[in-house]
Amino acid sequence: MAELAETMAEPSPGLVSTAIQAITRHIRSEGLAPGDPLPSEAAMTRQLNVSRTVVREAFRSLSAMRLIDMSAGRRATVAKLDTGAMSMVIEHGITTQQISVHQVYDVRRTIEMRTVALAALRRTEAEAAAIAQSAKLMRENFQNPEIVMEHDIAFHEAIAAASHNPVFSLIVTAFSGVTRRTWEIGWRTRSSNEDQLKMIKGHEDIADAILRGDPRLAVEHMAEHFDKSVKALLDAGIA
Amino acid sequence: MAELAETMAEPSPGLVSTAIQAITRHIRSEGLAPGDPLPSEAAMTRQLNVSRTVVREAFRSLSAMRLIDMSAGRRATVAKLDTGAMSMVIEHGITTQQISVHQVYDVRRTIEMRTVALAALRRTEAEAAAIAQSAKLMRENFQNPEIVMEHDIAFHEAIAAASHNPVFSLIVTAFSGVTRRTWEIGWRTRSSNEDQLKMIKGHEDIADAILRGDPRLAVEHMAEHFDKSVKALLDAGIA
DNA sequence: CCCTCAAACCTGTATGACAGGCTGTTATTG
DNA sequence: CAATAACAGCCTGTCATACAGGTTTGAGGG
Repeated sequence: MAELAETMAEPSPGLVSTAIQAITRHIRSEGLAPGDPLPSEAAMTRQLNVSRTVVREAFRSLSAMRLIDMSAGRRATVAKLDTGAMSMVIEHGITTQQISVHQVYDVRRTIEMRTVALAALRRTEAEAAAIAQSAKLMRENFQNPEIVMEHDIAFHEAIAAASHNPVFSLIVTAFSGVTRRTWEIGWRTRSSNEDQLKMIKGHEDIADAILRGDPRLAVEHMAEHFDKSVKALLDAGIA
Repeated sequence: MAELAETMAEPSPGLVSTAIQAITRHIRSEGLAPGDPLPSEAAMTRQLNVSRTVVREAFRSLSAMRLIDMSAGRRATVAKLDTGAMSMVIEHGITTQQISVHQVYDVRRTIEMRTVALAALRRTEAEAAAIAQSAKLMRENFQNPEIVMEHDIAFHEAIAAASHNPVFSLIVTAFSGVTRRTWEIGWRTRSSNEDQLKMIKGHEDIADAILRGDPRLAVEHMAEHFDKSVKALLDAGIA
């Protein structure tokens, strides 16, 4: 068996890629669920007939993508869905200037127009309350930009969660890092307190529409919110 | 300096995470672009004052996320934007049943309603031709499901590319793996050749609307296409 | 039956070694 | 002098070994 895998290996990819595939295949073929343990490194080493170095690099790679969880002394376990890898990819695209903040905002707008509608239709009472709470905390701390930002991010992530589609949550959360980098600019561009409070009012309107279960109104407010945000960024010279 | 980094390290995260951060920080602080070389493992080893084992696992992790490219003999280089990591995350979510195919399709629909509109507005002549070509190849090979599928995937990716927003391309491409897994089911569900050809006609209509630069019509056809595809999957019992 | 604790297992990191790929430089040859 | 071939040096890929420290488990004692 070991030899079979060895002879079947493609020319270039290297042993580590093979090991990664073996592990993911194991997860699938065994039907593992989040929290379930994977084979130990030693077991994998024997099974694949490669050194522990190779196996470790494979495990570590999957851990970096947050497909598995590793911690000292314990065996690796299958991980819950996590946005870690996606965030890294987006961040990488931004820092290497392969994608622009503006492009990210266009995607966010597209997605959040949908999440907000779904949230209005599917939200539980608790979710509606959490969304409204984030908006409320934005207002209460409006003189402290950093805190407002964190509640803003929580607000959008809460809406995505209320859409009851984890894929939306995944993507929205992956963009939060970009928001953290650009938020201050957008905030300062709203020069007056009045503008800033108006922006917070926009969030409250969205929360309200979701609470009332009115998707059309929610989408309308969300669109307005994004249009203003993008305009603020453009005014500040962010491409 | 080395000691400074050592004393500043957080308690648990481990040296590898620190090394990963150091590398990404290096990319950012040096303003590296895709193709630019990174420091050698030996250099990183000295700079961070850790073993080569740790540095290698860090490099390998970034390589797994496709943030850098590695190959024997050469130093690692900054990678072009790639969908590898995202695909893995989505696949992982599906195989561990944390997300459903239906949920992925809802996200795809949301995104592609936008990409198709942008494509109609922004496509170059070459892009419009490529999109139409994929549709044409679907028809020409309609008796061979696998080939039709590949052209179907290429069709949707071409539209995303024509949106001129790489983030959309990234996401759409990340979903292609899911499509490969479910496509056959949707195809077989369209029991008659007539249904299958109708579905291909839908693609041609989309391509046509894009060629004519009519976003409204393009969106309309895309919506119809997705609604039918989702219905086919539902009929087949895919949650 | 419960508590304690040590042995067994597991991961995290370090070190040294060697094979093989890549590159630039040098020496050879026409 | 120019083209080319050989080489040396650097780099990554893989392996073997060792040890520190965390986790689990079960045996033994109370």
